[in-house]
Amino acid sequence: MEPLLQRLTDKDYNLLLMNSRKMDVNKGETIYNEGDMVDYFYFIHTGEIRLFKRTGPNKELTIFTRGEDDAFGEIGIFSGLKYSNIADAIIDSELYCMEKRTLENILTDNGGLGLQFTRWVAESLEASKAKIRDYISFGSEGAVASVFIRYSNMYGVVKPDGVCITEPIMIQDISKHIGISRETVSRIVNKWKERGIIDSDNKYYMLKKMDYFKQLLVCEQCGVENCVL
Amino acid sequence: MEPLLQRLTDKDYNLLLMNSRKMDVNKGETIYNEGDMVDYFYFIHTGEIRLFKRTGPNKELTIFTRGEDDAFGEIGIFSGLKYSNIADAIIDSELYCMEKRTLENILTDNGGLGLQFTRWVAESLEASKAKIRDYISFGSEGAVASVFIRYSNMYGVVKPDGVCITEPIMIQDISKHIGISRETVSRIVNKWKERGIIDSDNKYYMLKKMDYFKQLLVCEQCGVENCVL
DNA sequence: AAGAATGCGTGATTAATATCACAAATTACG
DNA sequence: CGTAATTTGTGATATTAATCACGCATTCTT
Repeated sequence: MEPLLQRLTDKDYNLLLMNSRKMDVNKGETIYNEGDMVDYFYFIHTGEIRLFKRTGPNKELTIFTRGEDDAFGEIGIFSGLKYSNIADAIIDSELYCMEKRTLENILTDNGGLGLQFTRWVAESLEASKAKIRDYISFGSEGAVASVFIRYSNMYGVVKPDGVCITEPIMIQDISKHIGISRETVSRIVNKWKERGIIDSDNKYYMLKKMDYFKQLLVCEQCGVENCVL
Repeated sequence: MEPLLQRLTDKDYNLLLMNSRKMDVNKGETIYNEGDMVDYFYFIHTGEIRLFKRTGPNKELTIFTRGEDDAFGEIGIFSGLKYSNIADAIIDSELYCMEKRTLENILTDNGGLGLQFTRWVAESLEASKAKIRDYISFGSEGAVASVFIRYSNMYGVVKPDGVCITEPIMIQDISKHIGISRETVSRIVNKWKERGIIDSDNKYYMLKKMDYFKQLLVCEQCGVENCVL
């Protein structure tokens, strides 16, 4: 999925940034909380933001992470009065924030730009619906496989012996995406390593048998084009 | 969640319908299949459409159902080249379909209308993300509870002794939303009946202890405003 | 470079769900 | 209406996954 800002013409890009306020956040800082009133939409100039929900003490569910040239806050700005996720900076980030009213005015005056926003949100919706399918329908092995496939679609580089994921992945991260215990994820991943389905240099994984994953998740029947986290 | 067409001014409403083609479909008919090329966006004048995915032989996952004055096809029109769900008419329905190109032109020329589309999609996205939370984080009892809460938000009428759901619900339908076996859903629902948490006159359910559900799903901490199926 | 903090692996045990196999209940329809 | 088709309930059993309890490995910090 293409980051929002990369979809825009220079003119639209500048229009948005000119009407926003620069804002620096440090690693670990919270930009907004679940239940907060919606004031702003955020563009990410540099950095990485994690959107998640708390589902219990010490239990979180990752909704998505967004990076450079992307944006967040659409679940909120466009869908109600309160944010329904928590937004935390994973690394030091430089954001531009735009007031809700301002964004609405800009989009009302500029249908072409608005259409890009709609597409961007609709692609997230497609990905979200496909995640439900994967996480729910094929047991925990399927859920973990789904996360790997999605990582590979986002950060994968095809090499002679498989697809290499260029971002580090922690077992815990995976479990926060799919709501499965860390231990179970660990066991599944290690079983795959033994069987030569994946390989890893510490946190960097290589998927050696994509077919195994695709069969597990019945991918041939699936028409999803935005298969990302 | 308000149906798309009810959000529009008369002018916009007419603009859309004037540029669409009327189309009747019978109960059980398929409007499009997963993997089909995207040609049209559909408005529902009357009827009810179910969007779903096949996840195996005799195994389906319901994505959502949409009814009168609503629309479908946004996952497709706005998100790629192919539909990634199957659309079936649950009852005889009268639709209006609009070519992809036409819709894009209308939205480009009419930012205010486009903003309504973005909101409509973003609300679905919020609901979808919240579903993942509910279905994944609180076991199968939580998943079933989530479906009941969502039904009650869509079709619930508050009565002195609880919330009455005005649409018939089959155990099987529930299991197709959450990917849990029919038998398990049946056992959970019957346990609740014994304990007086819900009551049913056949397929018509009354939720007598909403608090039980809300506690199960940690609803107080949840800022979701579009908690629907 | 040492100690603290965080993340991971793994066995044993318990708990939750799926599956299978029917019987009973309900609904559809000719 | 009465029969067929669909939907549901339920016990028994098999699987799957969570939990608990640690020790080991890795990474941060100073």
